[in-house]
Amino acid sequence: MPAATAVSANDPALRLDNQLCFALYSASLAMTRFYKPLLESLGLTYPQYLVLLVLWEHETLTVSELGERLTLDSGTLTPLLKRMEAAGLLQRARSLHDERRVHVTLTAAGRKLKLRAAKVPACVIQAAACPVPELVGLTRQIQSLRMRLVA
Amino acid sequence: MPAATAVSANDPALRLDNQLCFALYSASLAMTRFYKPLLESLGLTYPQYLVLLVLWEHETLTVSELGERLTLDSGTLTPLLKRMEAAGLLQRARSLHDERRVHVTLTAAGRKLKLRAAKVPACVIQAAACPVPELVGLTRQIQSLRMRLVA
DNA sequence: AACAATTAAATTGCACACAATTTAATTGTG
DNA sequence: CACAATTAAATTGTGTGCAATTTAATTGTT
Repeated sequence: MPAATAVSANDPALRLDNQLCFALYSASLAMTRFYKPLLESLGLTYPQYLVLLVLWEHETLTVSELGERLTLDSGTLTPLLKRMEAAGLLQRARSLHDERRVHVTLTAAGRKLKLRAAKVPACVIQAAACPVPELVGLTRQIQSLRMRLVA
Repeated sequence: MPAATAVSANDPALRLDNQLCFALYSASLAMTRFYKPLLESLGLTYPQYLVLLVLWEHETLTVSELGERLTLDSGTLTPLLKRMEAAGLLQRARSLHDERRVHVTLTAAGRKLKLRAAKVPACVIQAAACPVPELVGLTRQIQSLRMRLVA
């Protein structure tokens, strides 16, 4: 008989399919893969699309504010934003009041992309093959989990 | 009055907080961040931990089988497995029957890590601050969503 | 006003993810 | 058996994520 601290040969607590973390990880990768062809036609990567979702709501934000919204830091955002600036989707400019800050602002081209992106969410809903209220409920549950994890 | 195809200034369908994709993305990042300090003490990155979860169940698998299980390809796995081999956690060896295949096998050290990793899942459950049956339910829902996305 | 402490981005270096290609081995077909 | 087609890993190149550090600007304290 094994000691109380021993790990059984097939401890259910360590089985991949029982891991909430892996469910999230693999579903997030699957979601990114699902978006890829849709976003490719817009010339966007998935994180770039997320940046635009934020800017379509706010128009102008600092790098920090954007990072807070997306839970990403400047190490990730700076190069990403530079690529988006090079693509003509946004502009980066030092704040006049506080030159430590960099304001990120949508260009007309970046704003315009919203029209084409508007068709994307329906594709996801269709693929999810599930009533919208259920998707909303799942979204809220996952958001709630995330908040408890970072608390 | 805007045309039927116009996107309203604040189209709820494009709001970041309504995106299931972003809920998954940010929750998965949060989960990875939560695991990081726990896995650091085991000398593992998060994807390396996932590889071990699979190998603790199977002991030996080919790179493809591992990739199928984790939904990762050889482009991701090959360098990752090389690092784990260098760390002494596993061995990579060409199959004798089919030299295209590479068998990945747990070493004694890799097997032994399971004992220390056994404490990890309880930390997640505690952080999730939620009855286990609910966590199981959420895990199943997310798994089910992933399967519909890749169908 | 001087200057240490703090803050915001950027930079550097490492580890994924993944598309596209390459290399090498096996299989299927005539 | 020959040889095209297929398969399995590895490789190459790009784009994230993130820790740690650096640079530059601002704030707080005296």
